[in-house]
Amino acid sequence: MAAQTQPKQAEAKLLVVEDDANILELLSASLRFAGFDVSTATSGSAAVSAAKNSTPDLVVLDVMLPDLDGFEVIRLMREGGQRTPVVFLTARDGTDDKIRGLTLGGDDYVTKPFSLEELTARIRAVLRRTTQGDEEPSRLVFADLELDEETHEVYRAGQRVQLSPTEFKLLRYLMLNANRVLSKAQILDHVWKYDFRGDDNIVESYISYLRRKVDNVQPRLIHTLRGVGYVLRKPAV
Amino acid sequence: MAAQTQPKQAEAKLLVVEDDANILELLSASLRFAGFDVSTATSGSAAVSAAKNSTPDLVVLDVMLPDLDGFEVIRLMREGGQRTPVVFLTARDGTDDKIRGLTLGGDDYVTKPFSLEELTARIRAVLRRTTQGDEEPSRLVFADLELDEETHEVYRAGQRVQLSPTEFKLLRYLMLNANRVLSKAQILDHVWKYDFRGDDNIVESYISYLRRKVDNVQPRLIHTLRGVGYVLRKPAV
DNA sequence: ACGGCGGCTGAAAGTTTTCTGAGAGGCCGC
DNA sequence: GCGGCCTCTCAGAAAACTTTCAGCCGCCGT
Repeated sequence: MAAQTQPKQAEAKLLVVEDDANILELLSASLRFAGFDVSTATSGSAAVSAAKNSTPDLVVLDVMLPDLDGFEVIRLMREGGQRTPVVFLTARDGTDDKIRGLTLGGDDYVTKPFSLEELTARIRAVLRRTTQGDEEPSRLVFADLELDEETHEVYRAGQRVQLSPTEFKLLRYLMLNANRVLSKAQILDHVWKYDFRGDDNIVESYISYLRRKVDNVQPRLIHTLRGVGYVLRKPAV
Repeated sequence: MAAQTQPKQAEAKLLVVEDDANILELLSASLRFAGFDVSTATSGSAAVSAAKNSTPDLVVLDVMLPDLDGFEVIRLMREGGQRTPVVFLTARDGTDDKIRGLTLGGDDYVTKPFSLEELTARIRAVLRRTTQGDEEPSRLVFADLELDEETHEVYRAGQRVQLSPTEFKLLRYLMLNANRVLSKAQILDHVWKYDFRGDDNIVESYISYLRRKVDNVQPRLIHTLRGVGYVLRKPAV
């Protein structure tokens, strides 16, 4: 789906390490769909040997694993001389001592429960930072709409627009999927945390907020397809 | 990340000597990420031969090592004719006689536990002093904000401002990463000592102090990105 | 033209995040 | 040992954001 919009990073090899089968399935399916080359492991030791064999470009790693914990996994991987960047998945309570220092080597972390947009945004950001050479742009552009993933700045027709976190995530998702029709269910699945149990109306609300903030000038870019979903596109000729 | 902001020193070769695996990992990851070319050793003898082979521009050296102590290492290195500058890592009790006089030869030391900003600032300072030719500026400037790393003087709009040590470190970190969004976790990881176990609120407190002291005039430079972090930047156009 | 469904949006309630004043405790210099 | 600065914590207030709800509107099919 997002494959076309992530030209270089799309083919990046990810190793996803997570012992919860549901979450692993969720992650590998959607990351594959996003164009990544995904392999998986469900334990720390499996992860270490998988990393040795497949030399992933980035590891998505649950810190809580049945055997080794995530920090051990990284230690072992790096002892072998690998410098693979990591996005850690951690429990909500940031009081875990070891979480300190996670952002140091260009790595990052995402707390559970997360939204898929959040996770893929972090993955993109870390790959951007750690991939030398070909500079991935952090700026999404569609028509006269611009969104900078690093600085969180959004412009419409050159004007700076302030967005709340959810508005920002929703707009990024629409832009990454420009010209593709997205159902409310899809949007909910990607932009909201995976444990969200509210209904579709919240998507309508946020589309409404976004329209007010970034789609209040001609030409209109956010379109409703009644009974189907929403799409970001330039008006028909 | 900080790579772009350390143009010349960035490529400097460092040899990091430290026997504690956790701290070594912490150091090598973040110094590499800061753009240094890092090699490591975990014992004094290994350090001596590593220094012979790789001729680093600077050595980061734990004084307390399993075999030789740091001073021995340096003595052996220098017997071989090398005049590599050193930043020592020492235990808290600065009463150790040998530490006296360390700063005489252009070297310096940092006591454990340290913050990464503290260490990288010392490394920058020593490199600045010992690298002839291309003068690294010790003065950071952003808009009408100026910070001198050597004299610890800070000016906003030409006015001298007094900052406490932590305020100074925080501001320097923000300035070194101007226009880059920094999460509270990142700030904590870089500005606070690695054994700090408090929570994010302390970052908010210090941002508040800084705002009062250096950001109480227009235009505001320290901005909050709700749910994301802080950024030092000039207001939107 | 009518009724019904889907969508839009204002408003209110609920929640989270950030800001900041106050104060405890530690360290340092005198 | 005292006073002053500094760091860190706590808690309340303020602000921002999220979610829900309900009424309205307009499209669509009959």
